[in-house]
Formats: sequence, structure tokens, C-alpha cells
Amino acid sequence: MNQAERLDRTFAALTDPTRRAILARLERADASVSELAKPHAIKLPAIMKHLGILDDAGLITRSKTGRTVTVRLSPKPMREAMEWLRRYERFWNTSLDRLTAYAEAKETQARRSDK
Amino acid sequence: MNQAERLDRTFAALTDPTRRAILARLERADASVSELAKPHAIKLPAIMKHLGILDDAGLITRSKTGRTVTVRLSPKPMREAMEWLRRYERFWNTSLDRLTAYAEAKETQARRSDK
DNA sequence: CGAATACTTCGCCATGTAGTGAAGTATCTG
DNA sequence: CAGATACTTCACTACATGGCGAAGTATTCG
Repeated sequence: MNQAERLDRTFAALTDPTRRAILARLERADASVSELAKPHAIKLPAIMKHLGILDDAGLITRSKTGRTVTVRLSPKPMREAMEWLRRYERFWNTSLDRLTAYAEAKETQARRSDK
Repeated sequence: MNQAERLDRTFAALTDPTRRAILARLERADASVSELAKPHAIKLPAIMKHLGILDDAGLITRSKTGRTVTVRLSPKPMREAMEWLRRYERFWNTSLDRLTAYAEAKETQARRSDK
């Protein structure tokens, strides 16, 4: 799986509020499938699908002991996602005036080189 | 729109590689719709949908001058997304954490079996 | 053994996303 | 005015996601 695909799956996994809640819960401590399901109003099969998506994205690992499955956080892919976002830091730290000035300069430049 | 919805839309917008490429392009300079479309193998209507999704997520703004539309980056929602991810930094940075220790053990194990 | 527990899988439906070709609306340009 | 340019919208197909109830598989308890 390449970088683009990993980012696809990671961001996709993070789009759902139930999945973000599951990750936030796992940040505190490992949990079983039924413990993860308890706070949510949805049925187990839906939770299973969410766990499948989180697993595919590499954000959790699962291990079975007896009949209970322990889910653990494995947040490395989130780091990659965050590093992708970090590129835009300068935009949200720069004042709007400077940003607009920069944009307008670029636009003028672009028009000139077009002709 | 509340925080959860904004995160939903932001992460959803970032799942698609075409949209991430568009954002990366806009990071360098503002662009028209057709300029944004040029490097991609898909047709204009598909680009329009991507722009609609980026717009709904608040990641771009569009302004029409004559018949050309200038697209600008508006990355504030990305900051919120990044701040959500920052919570997990300790997991990928703290070597004393038991989960990280577990992950590293797994990795060492994997490397050993790779050789 | 039989029942309860903890998941897991199955089949189904509704909705959203990603793409297409075709047609429509403005706005320049010759 | 006619045609090219720059989008925009429409109608449609295909597939993934998110949910359900029902049924299945192990494991543990009484």
C-alpha cells in the first residue's frame, strides 16, 4: 500500500464521528468490542464494520483471548495524516491581508506569463 | 454546523487523492477551475463535484470574474482537523507508553522475520 | 449437557461519492 | 452576430458506507 492509499484510508476512517469516538476511547485504555459498543446507540454489526474500517486503515489492532477481543490503538497512520496537514500551517498562521496580497501578486504574475 | 460535522466534512474532503492534489496545487497559488482540472485525467463535471465538496468543507472559496472562476485556499478547517489529531501525538512520540512499547515489540518481531 | 455471552457473518436497504456524456449559460473574440 | 471559451447542471451508472434484523460460531458458566 502506497502513501496515497494509506492517506485515503486514514482520512476516510476519521470521517465518521462514531469511529473518532472509538479512537478517543482507546486513547484512554484498551477495550473489548462490547465495551466499545456500549456508549453507542447502534447495534453490534455496525460497530463491527467500523472496527473493520479502522483495522484496514491500520489505526487499531485486535487480539482474541477466549471469547473476548481486545482492541488496541495503533496511531502511526494518524501521524502521516498530520504530517500531510502540517504543510498548510503557514496559511492558517499568516494574516489574511498578507495572504490576499500574496494571492493577488501571484495572479498578476500568472496573467502576465499567460500572454 | 457543529465541531463534529465540520470534522466529518473536512476529513471526508481529504480522503480523495484528486482533492488532496487540488489543495496542494492551491497551496502554491490560486487557480482557475480549468487550471485545476488540467493535470487530472478526469472530466470537468467530476472536478466540479470535487470543488463542491471542498467548498462545503470550507477548504476553498470561489470568486467569479468574467467567465473565469478563481479558486483560493481557505485552510482553517484543516487546522481543526490537525488539532484533533494532535491528541494522539504522545502515542507516537512517547517510548515509555505501553502501547508504543507493544507496537515496537511487534515491529522488531516483524523485522526479525523479514530478514 | 444446555444456556448465556461475545463476537461474527449474512442478506438487505438507503444514501453518498465518483465518474460519464450531453446539454445549458454566460462571457469574450473575431 | 457567430463561434469559442469557461464553467455549470442534468441524468445516469457503479460502487462504498452505514445501518438493520437474523442467524451462526466459539467459549464459558451452571
